[in-house]
Amino acid sequence: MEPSFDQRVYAMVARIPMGQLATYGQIAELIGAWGCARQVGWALRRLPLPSELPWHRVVNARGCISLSLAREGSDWIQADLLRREGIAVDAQGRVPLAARRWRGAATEIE
DNA sequence: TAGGTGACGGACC
DNA sequence: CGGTCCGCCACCT
Repeated sequence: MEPSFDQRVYAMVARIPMGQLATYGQIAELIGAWGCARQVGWALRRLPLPSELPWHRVVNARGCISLSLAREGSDWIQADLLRREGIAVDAQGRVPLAARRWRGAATEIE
């Protein structure tokens, strides 16, 4: 059985270490779907909450939480979960991406 | 079927 | 720093 796109996204997001951050585009690239960052966003949108998955560690390439009314509060929840991991989130949803970027994936993948 | 939309990204100004 | 534009691709009218 070939894992679905969503399953591959979830499997990769599950590998993000506590206290570290990844971007949508980074996840897409790691599962062999370069340029499909939007699809990663769709996959996370389909994720039922609450979830065991560390989905909150995924932010956009601009280094901030994607704030959207359509998320009905899940963006606010994301900020809360990140702060609980010791990651600073300012009023505009910005996070220290460069300093906490997840960089171990390339060596973990085969 | 066609066109608008979005939890994106990069180039540009 | 912030704002705009365009390419991208799956979803939803």
